[in-house]
Amino acid sequence: MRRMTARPANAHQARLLKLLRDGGPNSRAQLGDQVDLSRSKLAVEVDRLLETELVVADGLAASRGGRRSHNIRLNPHLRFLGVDIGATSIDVAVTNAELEILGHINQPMDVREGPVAVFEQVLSMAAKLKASGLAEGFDGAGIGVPGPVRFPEGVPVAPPIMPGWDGFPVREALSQELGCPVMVDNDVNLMAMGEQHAGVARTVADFLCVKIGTGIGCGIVVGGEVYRGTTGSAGDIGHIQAVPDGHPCACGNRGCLEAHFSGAALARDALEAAQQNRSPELAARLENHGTLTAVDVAAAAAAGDATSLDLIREGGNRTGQVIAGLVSFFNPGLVVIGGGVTGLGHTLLAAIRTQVYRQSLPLATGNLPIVLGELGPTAGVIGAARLISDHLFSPA
Amino acid sequence: MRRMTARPANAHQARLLKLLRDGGPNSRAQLGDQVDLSRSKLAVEVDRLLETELVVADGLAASRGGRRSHNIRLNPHLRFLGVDIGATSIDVAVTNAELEILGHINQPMDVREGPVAVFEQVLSMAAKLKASGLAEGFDGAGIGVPGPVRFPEGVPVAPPIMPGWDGFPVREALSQELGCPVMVDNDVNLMAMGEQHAGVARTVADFLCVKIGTGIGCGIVVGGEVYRGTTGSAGDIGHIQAVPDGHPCACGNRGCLEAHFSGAALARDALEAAQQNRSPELAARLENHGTLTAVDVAAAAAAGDATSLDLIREGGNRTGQVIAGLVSFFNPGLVVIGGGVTGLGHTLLAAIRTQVYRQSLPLATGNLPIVLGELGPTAGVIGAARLISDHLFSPA
DNA sequence: CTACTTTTTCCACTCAGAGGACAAAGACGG
DNA sequence: CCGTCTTTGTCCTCTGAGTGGAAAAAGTAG
Repeated sequence: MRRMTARPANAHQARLLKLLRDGGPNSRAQLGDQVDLSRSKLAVEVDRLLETELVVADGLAASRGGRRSHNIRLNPHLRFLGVDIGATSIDVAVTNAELEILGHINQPMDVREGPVAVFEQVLSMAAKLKASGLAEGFDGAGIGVPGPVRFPEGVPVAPPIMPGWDGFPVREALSQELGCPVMVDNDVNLMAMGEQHAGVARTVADFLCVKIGTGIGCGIVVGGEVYRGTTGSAGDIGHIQAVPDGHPCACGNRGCLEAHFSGAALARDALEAAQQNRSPELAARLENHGTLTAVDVAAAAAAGDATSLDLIREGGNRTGQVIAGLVSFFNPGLVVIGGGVTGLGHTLLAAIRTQVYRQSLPLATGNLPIVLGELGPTAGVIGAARLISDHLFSPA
Repeated sequence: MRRMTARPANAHQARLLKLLRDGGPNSRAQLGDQVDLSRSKLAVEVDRLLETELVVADGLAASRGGRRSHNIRLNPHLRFLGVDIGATSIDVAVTNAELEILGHINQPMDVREGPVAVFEQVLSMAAKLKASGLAEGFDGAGIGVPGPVRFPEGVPVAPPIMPGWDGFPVREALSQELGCPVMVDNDVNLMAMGEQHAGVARTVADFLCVKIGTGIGCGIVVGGEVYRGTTGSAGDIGHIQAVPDGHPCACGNRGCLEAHFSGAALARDALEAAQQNRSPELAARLENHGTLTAVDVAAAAAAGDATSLDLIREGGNRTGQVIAGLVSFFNPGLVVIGGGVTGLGHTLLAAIRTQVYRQSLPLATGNLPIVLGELGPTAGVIGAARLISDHLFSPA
């Protein structure tokens, strides 16, 4: 099928496309209620969108008491590809133009194998989704990578955990391979956009989205827009000092948050506890699997293992301390906790909450929800689809 | 004289007013070069502005080789009042529409004497400026207060160091008294706006402005706009934990940055050092003045007093640690250090720089200047004038 | 004084958008 | 089944913002 290459010609059309994306099919009349344009103007713009085939007419709308209206919806053949490259796994999903996930696959892979190997994998996963009949091609793709990105160019810059990716033209290369527009961003920013689009942050303009996975990062949303900082490294909170003279960190300093609590740190501490026989539960799991990960700690904690619970609580406290500082500074309307270790669930959340509510001033915390993300592993790919759709649904 | 009550009628006029404010008198042709409007449209809008008397014709412009053009400038009779209410003193200044300070007076006063007493003082200072012939009246006033403000309403909310101000309708009250529009903001935000308008931050879109005075606060500028947070308390970094289990703080926690370094903390530590005879220099000053303030520490340090230098270095380290965290999180393009204790100058700056450059990641610090504010005590009042002018020079 | 520039004004023309009138299509009561 | 009412969609005219060219005004350079 011929891909849609059209873009909205003006801000009105862009507005309409975003309304249809976020609100699903709508009649002209319903659209008119939302955009403050005269009926004539609206009709003109809708007609032009119909001509570009970005939107299509779609049957009759429910009656509101008078003449029934015809629904307008985004072209149901539009397909976006959402790719979330994590430190240790890759998520790829296909969505329609309303950003609903039509198919989603996950594959373990170490990002340190380098961009070439990773892209091979991504392309084969995309091909698999295509083969299953979900898409005939892609109209756009969003990519998340676990490190800072120079956003306008879509190029990773000095990513600590992605050797070999520095300066690699991710956007350019994937755009070539996929034959469609591509946007690249930090995976944490995409998670924030996902939760904003379809998750807990739908109604909040200013919020933080803390992702605790192999590393720790934080998406910052200001006035509904992701804030990326001067060089694209905003939200890189993993290397804030959490413990004076604490554990050494890969970055060269000591006591970084990431060195004390993250998927990697948790695995390390669990291994130590198992070997020192402080936790029979963990020791048993080590015996079985030959290795320990954050998942084991979560399972052990769920089974009531005191050492594991302590590890989680301790980490939650550290993280909570750092978040408390950020809350004082940024005064967000919401804090979302997400990422791989959310399996640790409410033990973690409780520890974080305790620290934040204790350390930040009442004015900042008075009405501040701190919640777990509600999309889990789909937040990233939804955010990725959102990223490219925001781009494509803006005037050229 | 009749005050100007006109406001720009549309975005074009607002744009022109701001260009004239920031760039001084300009010919129509020069304005045309900057605004991307057709000559005819520009002429129409300028004529309308002339009708409202917001701008006036002002002689001939310098020749650019052809017909000489007439200059347009903001009405030279326009006057803004900038008020900066600090914890222990009040600054009041009069500016013209280009935000140049025409007169500036400072008066010690404790903000804890409450809004009524403080406003009496402010009004008498404003009257004095008027009496000296600098203004016949004010077209607008900006007010900075040392605590969080619900910005749209111009009302302090739960200000820790301003008992009695909570909920006091500052904007409303002063607007009544002065008979002109008033805007209220946190003093730190105004300092940031001042440095942005006329100081070191003129060309930077995203920066932090750390003010170390009686307390510690931080102005946050995102995309050229001050970010105030969900409840107006953004930038309240004085109560971030800097020292685990450190000094008790008035807020009820321990180890807050403000409890370890600020005008008040410095005075406390200096007094202790003097009494314990660790510093002859400080002891002598205590003898002379009967009390010690941050100014004494600065003087002693300048005279080579080792204890004072240590106090400054120690405080700078603490502050630098906190700033390092904020830099990692926010990735600003510039950090400005200002406030009362900038007398401590380069000793302080060096300590802060050391910590930030050591603790934050190279990507965030690589191109990050950390500098002292360049406006000193005028930053606040200039920012106040800027605040109200931004308001008045926007479409009604 | 002449040739050339630049600035400013004037004017005709275009185009986006508003809003009213009217036609189309269904709901609903009799 | 029919007339009335409501909602939706289309058409058409009118307005006002804005553009761009031409010419006048007012200089500079030689």
